[in-house]
Amino acid sequence: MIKSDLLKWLQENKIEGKIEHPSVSKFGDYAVRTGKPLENLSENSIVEKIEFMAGFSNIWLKEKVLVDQAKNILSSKYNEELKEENIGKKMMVEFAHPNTHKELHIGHMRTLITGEALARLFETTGATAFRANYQGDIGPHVAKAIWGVQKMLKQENQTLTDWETKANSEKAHFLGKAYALGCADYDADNKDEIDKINHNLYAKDPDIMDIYKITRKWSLDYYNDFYARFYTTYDKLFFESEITEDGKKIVEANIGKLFEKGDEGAIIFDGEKYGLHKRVFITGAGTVTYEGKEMGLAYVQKAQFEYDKNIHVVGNEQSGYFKVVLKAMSLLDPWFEGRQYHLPMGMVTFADRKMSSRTGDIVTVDSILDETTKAILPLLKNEEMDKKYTAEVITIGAVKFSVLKSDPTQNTIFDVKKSVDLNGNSGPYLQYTYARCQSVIEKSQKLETRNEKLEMWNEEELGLLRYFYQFSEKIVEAAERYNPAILAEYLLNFSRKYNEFYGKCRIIGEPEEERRVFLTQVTAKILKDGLNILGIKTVEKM
RNA sequence: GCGCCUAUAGCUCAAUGGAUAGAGUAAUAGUCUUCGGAACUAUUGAUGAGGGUUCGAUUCCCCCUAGGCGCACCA
Repeated sequence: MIKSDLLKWLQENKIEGKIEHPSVSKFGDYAVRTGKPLENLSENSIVEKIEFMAGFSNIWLKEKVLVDQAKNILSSKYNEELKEENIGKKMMVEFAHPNTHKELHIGHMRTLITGEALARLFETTGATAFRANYQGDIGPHVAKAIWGVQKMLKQENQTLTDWETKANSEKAHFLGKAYALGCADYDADNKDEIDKINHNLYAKDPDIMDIYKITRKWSLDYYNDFYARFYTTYDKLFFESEITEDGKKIVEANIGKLFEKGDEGAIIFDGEKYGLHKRVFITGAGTVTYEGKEMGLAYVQKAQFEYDKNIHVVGNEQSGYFKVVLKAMSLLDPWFEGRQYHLPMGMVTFADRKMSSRTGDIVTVDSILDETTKAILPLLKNEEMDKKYTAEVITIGAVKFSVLKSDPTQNTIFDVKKSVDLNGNSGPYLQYTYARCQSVIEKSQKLETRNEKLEMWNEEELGLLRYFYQFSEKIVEAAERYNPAILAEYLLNFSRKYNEFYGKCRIIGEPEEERRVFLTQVTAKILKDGLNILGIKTVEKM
């Protein structure tokens, strides 16, 4: 990358200080706060000139360098350079983790979209990414849902078989309603009966296993549709029910060492010794809590993939939980020390309502996607047969981008009406710019090539050239900071730059046609690759 | 009560201690027989309050206010 070359050169000349992009382009491509003018610099093949002003040494790159960088992008050579950043690293990304027997809501969608983008960022920079999903398929929430299902079937005089042929989303919605009913009944008067279902689930009571297995599969089928729509394929689905015993054994084996007996026979980890708080790992009744299960999960995951880093993409309300559990994990086995990272995802709240899966009052992912598609369809110019595919690509692009354009750790307010912008700071704006580039490229190919030299650029053309080489830098930065928004933001600014250029400079039929088509090709390449890293597809026409 | 997080334009979001705090959206005014108007141009508009550190603070520290989230047998 250009930045590393520059950095190396500055070091050779013993110049200290951070290198940055100036806030305004008239101050050059890079700037270093040197305090005084630079003197006696060695020869350099990439720097055109250096000017000192207001404490900054402003650095301009040679045009040839800018053009070479653009060519690197077009030929995908930049990709090889990027791979050297994290070469050989193994990154586990654990994300989405919806519990079975519940409907998906916007929070799941946010972590799914973010986790997938992170995995792609790691892969682009040379790491191996392992996509993991940890799903709660056992416990009180399942018992409540099963209670609800039984009650609703009885009321409607139906059996599970009657539901078998229905669509996955309908079954999921049915489970969502059943769960809400179970919650209401639990709070009302049926606590003991629902607790008994929970107990029987752990005991694998044959009477309940049928309905459990069938409804569990409904959930998983529904989730698979959802993952596929968002272009995510997991390397491994981990299930709570499968690691419960492991967790229990590990915790019990370490009583007196790491864990201790607390009140009422519970096995706890005393985080207070480390400035944290106490948490229960096995309850007084002998059931393993989420904390205890996490110990089992840790080893199962390690056995699957010996990661350098495991990024837990999980809501920020779990920050306290993770601090304690990750501490316990590193004390249990030093191997885990420094390898576990909780990325605290911001909460999604609503402008106009409270959302709760307990009451069944949720905005489902399906409804958001449907609404978006409805807004997009009338705008499409495609042939009828391509419309469905195009509408889907743009729907997913719009929803994904609206999530990815802001810092994942920040809370956001979600307004269903305004959520999906189709212009301005939006996925469709980027997809539109790409389609526009394709249209220009297609038109120009009908003309003869003029072999025009790539020099003597005008202001608008240079403005674009100065954006191209930053693409790689932004990818690296986004991967390092676990923040896809850095890349998303760049793509937006860059797209605006291209559209500005497009508005001011005609391309087809002008003397500068060849080089302007070249700029258009590079732009298209950056948009396609950049969006792909974010997990968003492009279409040639829309 | 203790702890963590947040507060930037009417709204949704940016800004590794540095140059004139940037975008989108909304509003207003334009571009318009178009190389794709899902676009472009222009105008209006902001750092919650008060201290401190610093040559320099949206950024770091203290305090206050407002909001969100956690804090032992749920996941």
